[in-house]
Amino acid sequence: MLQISPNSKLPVSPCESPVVAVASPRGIKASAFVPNDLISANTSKSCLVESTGVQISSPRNSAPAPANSRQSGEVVPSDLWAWRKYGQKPIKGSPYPRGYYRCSSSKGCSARKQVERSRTDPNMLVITYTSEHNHPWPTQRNALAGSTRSQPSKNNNNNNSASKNSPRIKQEQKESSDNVDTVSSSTTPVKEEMVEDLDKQIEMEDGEFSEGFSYRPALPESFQSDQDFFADLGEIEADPLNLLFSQGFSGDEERENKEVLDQFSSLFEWNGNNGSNNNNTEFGEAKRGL
DNA sequence: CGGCTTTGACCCGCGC
DNA sequence: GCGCGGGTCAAAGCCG
Repeated sequence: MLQISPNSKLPVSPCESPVVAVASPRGIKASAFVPNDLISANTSKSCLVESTGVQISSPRNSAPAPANSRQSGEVVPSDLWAWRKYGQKPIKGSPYPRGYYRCSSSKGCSARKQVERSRTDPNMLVITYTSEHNHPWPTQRNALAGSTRSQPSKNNNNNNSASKNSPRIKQEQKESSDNVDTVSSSTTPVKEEMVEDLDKQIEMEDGEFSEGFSYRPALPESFQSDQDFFADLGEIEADPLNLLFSQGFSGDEERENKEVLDQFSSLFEWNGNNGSNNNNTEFGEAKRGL
């Protein structure tokens, strides 16, 4: 299902969660569709990531809330790019509005993404990436100036509640005829096979990633090499991701999420020791969210 | 103070 | 040509 367009040149963050860093489609246009109950064989090739806790309302890096993100404080997966919302429109046929985001990591960057909630399943988010980033990964979030409206205190509360009300996200990518890569988010736990497939996919993409652009998240030195990064990702997927996905996030998901995230965090060492402000990293947000 | 979100207005493409 | 729907702009206000 998830296929990276060969013609794609630049990385577009496909997956919107910390794990997102995993595989990224580099399509001119990529979109995410996240069926809730789907995560099945059809999505096995996807970059399926379950992410909870990243607030939509969080200033940057956050996906938009279907509606009134601020008030709703919904959770959405976030990628490593910095996104700035520039518009929102109600979509005909869908009770949920579509949010329009532009990459704020770099001034001239034309990368954009649209985030909307699936009309069929409110728990699913459809993320569509358009255009390309004309700059490398923001190695440090704080490089993106700006405030972190990520309401530390206020949002922490929201994050907790968010885990209940907001959609969990898995992401998959697929290619369409017009260079649209899709990333989906969903609530369903990921199956192992998917992770395996994802590994394969990553291998396939590895070459692409190494050329020109470094599609990499703000991670510690150990991840400075694309190859190392993805190699490590494989391990990560086999471990934390499985944990994440297998946990299911139901019931006492808050605590579980924390635990899982802690493990995940330790893997990446992203929680506080990478020299950058956590508030300025997607990972940081994701972690906070969880 | 700078950057972000919100939101109404405007613009543009498409179908009839 | 007109209406509709989607995408973008830009002013206002919020937040750290």
